[in-house]
Amino acid sequence: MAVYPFHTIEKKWQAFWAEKKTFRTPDEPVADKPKYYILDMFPYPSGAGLHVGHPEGYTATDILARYKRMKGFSVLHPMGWDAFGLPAEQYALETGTHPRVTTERNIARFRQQLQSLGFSYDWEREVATTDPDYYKWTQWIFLKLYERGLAYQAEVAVNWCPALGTVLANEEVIDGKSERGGHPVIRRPMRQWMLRITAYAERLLADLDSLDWTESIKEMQRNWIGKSTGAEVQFQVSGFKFQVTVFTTRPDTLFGATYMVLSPEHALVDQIATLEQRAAVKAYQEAAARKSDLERTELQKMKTGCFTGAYALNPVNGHKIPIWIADYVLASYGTGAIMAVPAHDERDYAFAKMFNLPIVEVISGGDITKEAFTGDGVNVNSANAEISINGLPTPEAKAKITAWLEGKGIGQAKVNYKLRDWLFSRQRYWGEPFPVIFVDGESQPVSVDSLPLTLPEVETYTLSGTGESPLATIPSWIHTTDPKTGAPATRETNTMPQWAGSCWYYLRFIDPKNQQRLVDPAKEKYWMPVDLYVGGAEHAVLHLLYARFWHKVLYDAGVVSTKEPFQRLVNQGMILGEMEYTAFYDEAGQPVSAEFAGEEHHDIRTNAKLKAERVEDDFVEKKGDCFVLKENNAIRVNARAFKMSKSRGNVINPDDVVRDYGADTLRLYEMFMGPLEQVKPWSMKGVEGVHRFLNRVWRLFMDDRADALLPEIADAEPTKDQLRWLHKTIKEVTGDVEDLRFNTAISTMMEFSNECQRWTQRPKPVMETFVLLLAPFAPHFAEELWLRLGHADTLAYTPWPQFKPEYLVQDTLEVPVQVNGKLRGKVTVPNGAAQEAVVAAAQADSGIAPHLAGKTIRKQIYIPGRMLNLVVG
RNA sequence: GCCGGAGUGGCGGAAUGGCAGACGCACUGGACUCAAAAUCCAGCGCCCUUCAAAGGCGUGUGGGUUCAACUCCCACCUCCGGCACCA
Repeated sequence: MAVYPFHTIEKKWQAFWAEKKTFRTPDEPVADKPKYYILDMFPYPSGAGLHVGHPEGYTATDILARYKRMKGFSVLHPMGWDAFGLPAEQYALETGTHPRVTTERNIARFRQQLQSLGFSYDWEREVATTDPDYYKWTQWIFLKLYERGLAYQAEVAVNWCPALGTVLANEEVIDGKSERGGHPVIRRPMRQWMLRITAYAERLLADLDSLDWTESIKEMQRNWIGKSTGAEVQFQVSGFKFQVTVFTTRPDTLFGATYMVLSPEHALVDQIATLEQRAAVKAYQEAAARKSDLERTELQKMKTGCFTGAYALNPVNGHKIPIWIADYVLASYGTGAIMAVPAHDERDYAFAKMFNLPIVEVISGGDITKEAFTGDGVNVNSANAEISINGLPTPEAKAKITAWLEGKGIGQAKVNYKLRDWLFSRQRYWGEPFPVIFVDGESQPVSVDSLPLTLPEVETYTLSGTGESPLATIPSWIHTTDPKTGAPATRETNTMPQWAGSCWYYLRFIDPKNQQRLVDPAKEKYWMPVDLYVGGAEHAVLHLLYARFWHKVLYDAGVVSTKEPFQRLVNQGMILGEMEYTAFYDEAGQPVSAEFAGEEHHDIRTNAKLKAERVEDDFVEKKGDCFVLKENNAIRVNARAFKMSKSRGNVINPDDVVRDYGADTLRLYEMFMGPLEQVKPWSMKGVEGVHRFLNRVWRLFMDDRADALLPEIADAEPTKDQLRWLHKTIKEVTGDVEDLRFNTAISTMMEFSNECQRWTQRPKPVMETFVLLLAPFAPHFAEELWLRLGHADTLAYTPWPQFKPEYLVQDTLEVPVQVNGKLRGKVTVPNGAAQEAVVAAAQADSGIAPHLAGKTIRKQIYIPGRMLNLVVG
């Protein structure tokens, strides 16, 4: 089936590029050239090798990188490895193989696979986060954080996963289970390193506005940071000298606060609990501590709590209100305590109903006998001897009461963020060691000169079992001395999380071999920021937020010159497996229509177990909105494409595609599937389609029997029509590439080739220009044709074709004619014809005239050259 | 529940408010062939009628704005992604 020899061609050009260092970006910036830094999210080199999802983003960036080079830009397009991480360590545990060995093997495989796809990376800039020359600077950045008071230790309740033997970040816990492996996670206090990302919350939020990212990603980050504006209010505890401070976004509802709730972990609980209540309080606290996050979520609907026996005084009306503890109040947000306004907060409402607490309306506009009214409204029941906010709309009531509280010294305006400090240590071996030692239990940084602090060799990767890292089992690692005093010291046994290395790799690519500095300032100034960053949406929040945080710290430390690292961000959509049709059968083997099949494959009517079976598309047809079995079209089947997974057996291996169709076909197909950012199903038939396209293009040039250029490729003068086609193609492909609309760029080139096929003379200049347009998409293929057309050198730096509008001008135009908004025909008129002439032509047209017969033209709308609409009546 | 995105042929998808369905796949017919594959040519939203021409209906649903709506506005439905007791 193969016509053009893609195997030979692809190998040959990959070798050529490597040998000639075609894509080497000079170490020193080229001052007079505009720069373009185009970056892929570097992969974790897993043992499974490359997956068809990887080349999607990589092809997109490669096309743009090649295009920009032809446009005269100095392009930085590097690749590296996010190589620390759990799987290699897990594998070490099982087999005793050093994670470094596994990692190196996996990297070699990934590199070879990426190279087989013809990506134009500058491989001399390759970095791996596991390389001591690299993590030296990760540790250096940690010391910067430490110096600035942004790294600290805390005894925190962490997500402890017994199965993985490690602590996980909140973000790595999904529904109370570990994101990796789905093991249960419980809460347990432990000494941990924390990074004070919260100190940067406001800047991380505000600077989003300056970024050219999709609104949805920015919104996700905004939600994650979760800024809310309100007030802190102090409540005097009745019979004690101290107050409890709460945070509220609705200080205007203060008159409606009928009780208070502290989180079970709140520091004052033990002091205020009365004797009678003490045992109950203690029991509740213990129960809450035992609850995993999963249990907390499951019980979300059911509010629980316990009265402390203590009372507080509502500062605006002096009412004595009970103080409760309940786990619906989180210790880690705000002050860990709330004033409860059941009339105007759904959670407080549910709690008040549950425990029979008073509900007092202070905002009119709802019906509090039925449900909480949480919207804005007008205050009622909200006055004391000194102040009244009655009759005020919500925003004004908030301002007035906050000012009053401030004046009395019992409250002030306050901003809070959902964002928490970043839990930055893992109890693992395969990560960056912390460059700190402990002398008399006090942490102190190691000197910068002593970096990198390298990982020691270990006998066993078995976890310590105490929750500490395997490093804790190596006495030679733990015991050291303070270089300043010679006093005995111990080392940190935790390591950094995988996020650390990926927080700053884009900087190292700029100056990957620099031994003196993280990055040379002049080079940094030239290349930063990253102009385009492409990767999966799964990193929408965490990686991007962490990297932005480190970048801002480095900005404050004078290491980088930009406030933000990634100017433009695009997320490629996931590639799903092929579309699958699934039919359901009961125990007796009788087909059951898909609408009766519930989740877990049970009949939702009888709860009987069903068997799901895949059906070939030939046995399925469409009926209305659904697909049904052809043999019995009362039986619906499910039609869906699923995420690729080993267990489902629908994984496509890029190596196989490269073997059967070539890298250029794979690249072209991945781009042709649909818009880059969209989720889309794989189709092997689609791969064949683009492969056919390449074969057709090959035959536009080559006589494949003679292995020579066709005689049709001539040094002839192009016709007007040929130039029009060419320049239309240049215009559209250029615009599409600029906007990353690769799918439509490819269809435009397909249209050109379809047209071209009809030409008996294919003027060489026209055909050469077309090869250049195709080059970023199918680089090996284009290089080979370029060579066959008589060019000695690579086309990688040949100027991108220029579109000339004058070639698009046509002598005659076909203008669609509508009558009352309905298309009735088309008329052909000279280009630039006056409206009257077009109308006259329409009236004369045999197809259109009947629709005008006997009617008066009341209105004419003519969009020159595009449309004529005649309104008649 | 809240936030974001998307609903267009059998399928993937295309259309600065101006010819809906480009391009590709699948399918149908034809050419080439002893035959098949490959390739080339033609057709291909639905409905009615038909030798044909012509016509009607069509972009999730219902309204609206406009000479003209896949595109703009309002309401709703479905699917996907994220967040989820954050006071």
